[in-house]
Amino acid sequence: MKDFFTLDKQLCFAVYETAGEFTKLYTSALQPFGLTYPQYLVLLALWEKDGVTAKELGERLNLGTGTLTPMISRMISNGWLRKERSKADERKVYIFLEEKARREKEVITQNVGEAIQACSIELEEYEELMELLGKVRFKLKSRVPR
Amino acid sequence: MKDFFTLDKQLCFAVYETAGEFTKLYTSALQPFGLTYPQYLVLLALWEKDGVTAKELGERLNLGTGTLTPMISRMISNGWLRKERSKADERKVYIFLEEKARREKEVITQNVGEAIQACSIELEEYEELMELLGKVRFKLKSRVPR
DNA sequence: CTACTTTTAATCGTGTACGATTTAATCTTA
DNA sequence: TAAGATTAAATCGTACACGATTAAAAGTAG
Repeated sequence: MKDFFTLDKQLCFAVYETAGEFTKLYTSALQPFGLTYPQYLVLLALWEKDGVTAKELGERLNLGTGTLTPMISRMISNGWLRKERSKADERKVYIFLEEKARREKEVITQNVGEAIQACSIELEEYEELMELLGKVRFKLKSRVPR
Repeated sequence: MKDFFTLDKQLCFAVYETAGEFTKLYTSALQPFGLTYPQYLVLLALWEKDGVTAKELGERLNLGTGTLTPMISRMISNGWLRKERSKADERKVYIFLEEKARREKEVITQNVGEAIQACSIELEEYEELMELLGKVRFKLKSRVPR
C-alpha cells in the first residue's frame, strides 16, 4: 500500500467518519423524542429482550458499566426505563422498559426508518456493507493483543 | 426488510461497533506513545499538511472547536504541537507539529501499521470496504435535513 | 464456618463529541 | 468611518466511552 498514510485513504478514518455521520442522522431523527443515539441503541436492545441485567445489556452493546450506569440513570430520569434489584442475587440489577418506551416504539422506529430511507441506501449496499463490516469486526475482535 | 429492528442486523450498530473495535486496536497500538486515537488522527492530518488553522484542521477531521480546542491544548502540553496566532489576522491560530511529532512519525506509523497487519485484513476487503463506506458516507452527508 | 476469590454495579478520572454562546477581530456597507 | 454583520476560537453544558478502583454480595475451599 503505497500512500497508506494519506489521510483520506485510511480505513480507520473512513469508519470513524461514517460512524459520525450515522450519529448525526440518528441524532436528528431522535431529537423530537429527547433521545440520544446510544440511548436509542439501549432501547433497541431492550425492545428485543426486556428485563436483562446491566451486565448482559453491556455485553450486547459493547459498553462497560462506566458508560452504561450513568446512561441508564438518565434514561430512568426521562421515564424510559426502570431498574429492579434481583431478590435472589442482590448484586444483579435488572433493567426494564417503562410504558413510555413500549408505547413510543412504533413512532420512534418509524421516524428513524424514514430518516434512513431518505438517504436512499440500496438494499444491496446495505447487505454488502453489513457483511464486510462483520468480517472486519470479527478480525479486529479476534486479534491477539500483544 | 423484514426484521429491520433486530439488533444484530442494524447497519448503524455494525458501524458503531466496528468504529469501537478500531478505536480499541488503535488505542493499544498508540498507548506506548501516550497518544489517543483522535490525537493520532490530528497527527495524520498534520503530517500530510502542517501549519493549518484550527478551523481547517477541524474541517478535515470533521470536528468542531468544542472538541478540537481542548484536544490541541492537551497535545501541546504533551509536546506534540505548537500554536501560533496569525499576525495578519489575529482571529486565526495556526497549528504546527513539534520536533517530537516529526521525529516519532516513523515509529508511530510503523507500530500502528503492524497492529493493523496483525488483523490480516485483505487488501481486497480493505478497498471494497473503503468504497462502500465512501458511498454510504456520501449519501448520509448529502441527505437533506428536514 | 471462615478466609479467599469471584462477580456485579457503582464510582472516578481522563478524554472525546457536539450544539450553543461568548469574545475578539475583521469585513462590509451605508 | 461608524454600525452592523461575519468569522475564528474559546468556553460552557451535557452526554458518551473506557480503564481502573471500590464496595457489596455470592460462591468456594479447607
